Amino acid sequence: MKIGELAKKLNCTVETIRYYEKIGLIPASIRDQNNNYRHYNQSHIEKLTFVRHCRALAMSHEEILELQKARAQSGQSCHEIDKVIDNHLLHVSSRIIELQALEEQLLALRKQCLTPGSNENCGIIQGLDTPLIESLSIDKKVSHVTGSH
Amino acid sequence: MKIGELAKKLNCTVETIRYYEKIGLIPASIRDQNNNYRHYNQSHIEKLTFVRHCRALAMSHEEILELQKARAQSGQSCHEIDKVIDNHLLHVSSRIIELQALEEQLLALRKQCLTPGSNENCGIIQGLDTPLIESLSIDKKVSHVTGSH
DNA sequence: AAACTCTCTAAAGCCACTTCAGGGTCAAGC
DNA sequence: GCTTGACCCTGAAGTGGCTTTAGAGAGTTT
Repeated sequence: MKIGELAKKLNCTVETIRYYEKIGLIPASIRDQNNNYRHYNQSHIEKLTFVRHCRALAMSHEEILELQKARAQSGQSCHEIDKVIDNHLLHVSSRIIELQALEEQLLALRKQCLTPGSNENCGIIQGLDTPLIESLSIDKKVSHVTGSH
Repeated sequence: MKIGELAKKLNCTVETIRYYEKIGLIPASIRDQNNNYRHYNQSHIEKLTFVRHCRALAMSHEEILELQKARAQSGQSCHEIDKVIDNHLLHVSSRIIELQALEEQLLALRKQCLTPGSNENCGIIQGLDTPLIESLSIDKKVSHVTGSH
C-alpha cells in the first residue's frame, strides 16, 4: 500500500504520516527500490492506527511514546499504561474545568452589553479594561491540553 | 515604570511584553534616552491590561486586534465587539463539548483495564489498536481553542 | 507527447510564547 | 574604584503538532 492509500484509510494526510515517521512516532516504511516510494503492510497500518487513535484522544507525542515503550516491555504489568491514561484523563478534565470557568467569565462579560450602543460605552470594553481576578488563571502546568481555538 | 515592574503588576513576563510590542499587539514603549530602557505610563498599562485580560479569556491575537480596531472606530455601534465575543464564546463552548466527548471515550477506555495484568492483554492497548469511531473527530475548523495539555 | 496525479525531500510557516546567547546598565557594598 | 548581582537590551532559535511551500521525479491517462 502506498502512502496516499494509507492516509485515506486512516483519515489523515500523507504529510502527517511522513511527519510521524520523521520524528520516530512510527517506524520507517519499506521503500520501493525503483522509485523510492514508501510502502506499507499490515504491521504499519496497525502502528499508525494506534497513534491516530491516541492523537484523536488528544494525547501528546510524549504520552504516545510512553505507551509504546510500556507495551514493548513484554511480560510486564500494564500498570504503566494505566498511569499514562489516568494522567491524561487528569489533563483533559482539568482543561474542561478551566474552559468552563472561562466560559462563565465570557458570558458574564457578554451580559455587560445586551443593548448595543456606541462602542465607547460598551460594557464589554469596560470589562476588558479592568484586570482579571487572579483565581481564574488556573495552574497551567497541570495539563498539556491547551488552547481554545 | 520599567518593564520588570510592569510585568509584575500584570502578572506576566518581561519577554511577553517585549513580544507583544514586537508583533504590534501593544504600541511601542517610550525609551530612556540614556540607556534605551523601555518606560511605561498609565496609557501603556491600560493597553496591556486589556490585552492580558483578553488573553486570560483565551482570545487569539487576531481576535484582540479585531477588538482594538472596533473600539477605535469612535461613534460606531459596538455591534462588532459583541460579535467577536459571541464568536469566541462559540469557540470555547465547542471546545468544551469536544473535550467532554474525549473524556468519555477515555473513561470508557480506562474501564477496559480495571484489574491490571500483563500489558499484552491490557484492554487499553487493545482498545487503542482499533480505529476510532468517525463521529468523535468533530469539525476542527470551528474553534481556535485547541489542545488539552 | 502532453496533462494530470501521485510521490519525494528539505525548509519554512503557524501560534503564542519561551529560552538562549551575548551583551550593556545600574545601585550597593567593600 | 571595583566587584557583585539584579535588571535591561537584541536577535535568533526552540516548543508542539502539524501544514504549507518549492521544486522535482515517477506513473497513469488521453
